[in-house]
Amino acid sequence: MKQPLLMIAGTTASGKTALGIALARRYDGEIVSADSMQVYRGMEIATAKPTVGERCGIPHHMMDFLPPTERFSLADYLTGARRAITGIAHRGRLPIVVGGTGLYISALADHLQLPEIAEYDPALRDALQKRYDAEGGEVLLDELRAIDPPLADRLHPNNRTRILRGLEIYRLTGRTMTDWQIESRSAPSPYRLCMLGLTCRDREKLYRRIDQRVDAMVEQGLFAEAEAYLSRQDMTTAAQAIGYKELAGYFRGEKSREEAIADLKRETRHYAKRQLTWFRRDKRIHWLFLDEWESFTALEQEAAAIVTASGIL
RNA sequence: GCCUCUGUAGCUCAGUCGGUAGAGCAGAGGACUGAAAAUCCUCGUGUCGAUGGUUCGAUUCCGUCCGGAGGCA
Repeated sequence: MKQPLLMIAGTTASGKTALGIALARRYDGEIVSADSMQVYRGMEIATAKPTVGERCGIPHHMMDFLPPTERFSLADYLTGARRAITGIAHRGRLPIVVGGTGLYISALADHLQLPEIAEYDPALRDALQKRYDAEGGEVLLDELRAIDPPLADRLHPNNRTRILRGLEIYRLTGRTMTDWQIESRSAPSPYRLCMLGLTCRDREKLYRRIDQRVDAMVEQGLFAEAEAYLSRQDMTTAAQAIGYKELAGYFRGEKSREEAIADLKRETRHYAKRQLTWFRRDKRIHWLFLDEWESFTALEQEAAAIVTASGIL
């Protein structure tokens, strides 16, 4: 018997969080965040984490549990999110996955199986990075081509991250990325899925919402939060968060406050665009355009209608 | 008022010793399996300020006008 699973994907600043909470109240659900940065404790403003008040008593999982000094990866996410989903189902409630990290959403929806032995090895990665920088992408890509031609054919020599991961996974496991990718899709999905997607039909409107949200973050004290995090040298995955690195130049005296805010807005818009590219190719997603509804209530009712029609409940 | 510089893609600017032009940014599209808020790829026609002149041909040279910046008075 498959488990019902509702997923809400979409671009940043599109109201995923609010819709998730509304649907959780309607269907007696709990939220499972799918966001690579909301997992970190203390990063509140930049990640637009809902406050305790905004959560309306709905339990939120995969959020706010990890110190920013810890690395976090897709594998960690899948382990934690699946455990949370199972727990929610045992309680007889509806798990609602809400988030903008496309890779996490897809991996859950497709029920990917990852090899347990392919853990991150700092020494190996460091060595590969040094070689890439010294010998160049073409050399390393040729090396990858010798062991995993289908992967190499899809990669550009400039794509250091992916080339190195391809080499790394072979060294760690003795099998190629292509092999693992085939195997990752071997398990049948345990879910009855309904996927919703949230964005604006009009790109300009989405960008305006992003600008407004960044302004609101600044009012809430984003600069102070950023300054506290930028001063520490011990962050790994968390250091990638949009909202801190864009302001670094301001604290170093290299740009004005206004320039830093403008940079942050621009980076957030770029991020939204990448999210759209990711989610648009998933044809399972039922899109909701928030600029086509006169009120949040109307949008939420339409979302509920889609959930009902999907028959997962 | 005079002198100098300047006006080229949404923005910042290259450039054409005369044969209708190209970078960065912005923007658009795409890829994506253990860093994914990361990483990477593709896409550049615009009255070359306006108008006369020279020329086979002017965005390029010359004149005038209009806009902008600076200097001298």
